[in-house]
Amino acid sequence: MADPTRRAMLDLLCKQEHSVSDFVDAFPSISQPAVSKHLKVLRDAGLVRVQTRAQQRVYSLQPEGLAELDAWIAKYKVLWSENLDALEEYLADRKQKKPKEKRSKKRSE
Amino acid sequence: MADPTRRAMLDLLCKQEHSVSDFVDAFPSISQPAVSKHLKVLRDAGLVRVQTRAQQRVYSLQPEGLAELDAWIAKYKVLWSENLDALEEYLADRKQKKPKEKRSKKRSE
DNA sequence: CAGTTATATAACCGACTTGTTATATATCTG
DNA sequence: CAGATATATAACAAGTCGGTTATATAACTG
Repeated sequence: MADPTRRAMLDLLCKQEHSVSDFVDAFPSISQPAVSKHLKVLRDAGLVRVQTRAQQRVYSLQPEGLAELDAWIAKYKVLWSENLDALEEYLADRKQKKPKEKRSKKRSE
Repeated sequence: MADPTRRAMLDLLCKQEHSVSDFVDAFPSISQPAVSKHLKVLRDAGLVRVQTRAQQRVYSLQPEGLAELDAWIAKYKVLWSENLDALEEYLADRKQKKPKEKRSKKRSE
């Protein structure tokens, strides 16, 4: 899910649903099968769903999967923020500049 | 930088500096060269620095690189949060349940 | 200096990822 | 049903990643 193409696809789907050919047009740098593969990944991840409309497959977002993703990202970013906070504090401290200063922009001040 | 071993290494460095052998001991599941490789990645990323102490190489955190990482993560998480917010709103809207409700925990409410 | 200790690097490997081209499948249409 | 259109899948190639073993390098020590 760190793939930029896939992120862009979800981006597009935020606004409205899209058929595969929409995506093929939107990403001229990659082939149709590549697009289909990305969509398959998103499908398998439960992030999108498909409706059959004539020969077209129309993709739209799938709320449940997105909630999960949301949670995952939240967890992830908390993990990182914790580390980085602790870390910068430690460093600020260590540098003996202003002990106990709680990382206030680390700029000018 | 999503690698769990590397995250754990930074974790350890949050508390105090460590020599390579410290890490080798801390990660018994991987070999010494593997540890050195991870450290090289962190070095190249500017996240840690090394001091030579006798035969040992002592690693500690590098504030500048971490600030960058911090910024990167911040950007990343904003990007995602935006997307997911817009997305869930759109979906909530689309489902015709309660138009314009601004995702209040999507629970009980 | 010879040997030991601590770490880094080289060469290689298997797994996974993202792309490709070629082909199969599904749906509509005359 | 035959053909066209839209999409999916198969088979393959190249790149990256994280690991390995073997070896080189650096610094201390007798």
